[in-house]
Amino acid sequence: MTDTDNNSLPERKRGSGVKMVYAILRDEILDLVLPPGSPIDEVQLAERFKLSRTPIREALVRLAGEGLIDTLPNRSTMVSNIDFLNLHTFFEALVLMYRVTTRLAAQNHRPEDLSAIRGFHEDYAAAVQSRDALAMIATNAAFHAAIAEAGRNPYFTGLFRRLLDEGRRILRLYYQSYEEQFPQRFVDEHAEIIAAIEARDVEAADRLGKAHAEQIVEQVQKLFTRNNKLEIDL
Amino acid sequence: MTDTDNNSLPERKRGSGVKMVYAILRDEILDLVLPPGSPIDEVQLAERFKLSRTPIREALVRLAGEGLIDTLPNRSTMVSNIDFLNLHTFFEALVLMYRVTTRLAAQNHRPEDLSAIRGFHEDYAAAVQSRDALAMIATNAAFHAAIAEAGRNPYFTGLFRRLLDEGRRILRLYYQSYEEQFPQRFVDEHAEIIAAIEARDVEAADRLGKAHAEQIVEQVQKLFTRNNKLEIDL
DNA sequence: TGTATTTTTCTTGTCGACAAATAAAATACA
DNA sequence: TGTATTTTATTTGTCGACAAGAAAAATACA
Repeated sequence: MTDTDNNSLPERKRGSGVKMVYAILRDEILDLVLPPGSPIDEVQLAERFKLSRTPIREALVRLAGEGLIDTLPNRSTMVSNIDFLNLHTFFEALVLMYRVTTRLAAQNHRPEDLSAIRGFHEDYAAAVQSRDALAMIATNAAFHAAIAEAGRNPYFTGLFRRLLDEGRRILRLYYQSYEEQFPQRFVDEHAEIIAAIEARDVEAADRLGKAHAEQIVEQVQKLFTRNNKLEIDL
Repeated sequence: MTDTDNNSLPERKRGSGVKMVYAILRDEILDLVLPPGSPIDEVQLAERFKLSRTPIREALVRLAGEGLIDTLPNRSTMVSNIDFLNLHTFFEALVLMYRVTTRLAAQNHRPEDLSAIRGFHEDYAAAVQSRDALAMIATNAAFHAAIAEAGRNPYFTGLFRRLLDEGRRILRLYYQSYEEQFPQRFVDEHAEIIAAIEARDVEAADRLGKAHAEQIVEQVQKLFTRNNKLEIDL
């Protein structure tokens, strides 16, 4: 965990350091390369990225702002835990944002939005075909983020992106233990959603978005209860 | 603007500097002491707070994370502008969050929440009585934030707080040019909302929250169009 | 006089070092 | 041997300084 990618170019532009550290750390957290509770050591990161502690620190402040890491004053910093006890609040917010963003996309999308959405739709279908669970997680999130962007409400897309990030962590946690997969059904639902958006059928988009979200939540909850049962059985 | 409060104690605890700078700057931005577009100079702030640039910088990174300031790479930093062209997206999100948080409060509140809510309700009524517009803005936001907390969904409360902050800026902008006031009607509506929450009447809470939000949005919009007309007339 | 190029100025981004705060280790004492 | 106290070690928070980038000013040139 100490020396994974030291082969990065020693030539870096001024100001790119923070962004790079932020992006890499963010991905490692969301992909559970850094699992919840992992200690974050500034000095270690400074050595790894060959930077001083200052830009590392700035990246950490940003991550803390998004709730991805927790900082104990004067003491350690660690990757924030997933609050399993309050998962229902996460699902609650997720379902509503699925609904709202799909509805707004039907209302406000422009032609160019649809091609972006269709692109991610195809990526997702390909991931399902090849049974690549991690690709499914990523492309599904990208698909819905694109729909949210087409809805053109930055307040909603902001919250939704955060929820999708957190979902990426939760799903990854699950899929690393069990080789489950999203069913073909989700691909079909995505196609229906696209059709509703294109037809500017606001009510249908709302309904489909809600149903789709509830499907996903239900599946995740099913997987989790099974997961917990197995853990208890050990 | 250079030497407003230099009379702060020279004794500061380690780590309190960032929080202090963050809190003060945040308030100054939301109260329009620092209007949109104001340049933010790190060196100047460092002198003002008698700190080095490092903690100032950390506070600024946080503020940027919340969208309160905009940073041009390698160049200036300034208080973020209010996007008047897309105010409707703001109102859209605000109304939905009013609804959702009020609904959830009716569902999930605990006895101790109600006393907090009632406290802010009385503060608001007092502000209306004394025709103190700025106090109305602040206490109204606090009232609804308390309701959101009672709803116990951190994702919603997070977004809602940001919206209330932005609303504080918008209203302040308005109320500094015209001595308008929130009508007594809002006090009554607040009382109705409290009653619905206490009775755990979820549907009524939802309906009242929505209606209340729309009232506020309508009033603000009315004020703005009048404002704009006057400006055009000049 | 107007435009292109160089120089200067000013602000930011990064660095290495030091001091405070806390935890861990070591010592004293019963 | 077990607890309280001191000492050491480790990590964070802050500092002052320096260099890179970009705008503004100054200069050269037509």
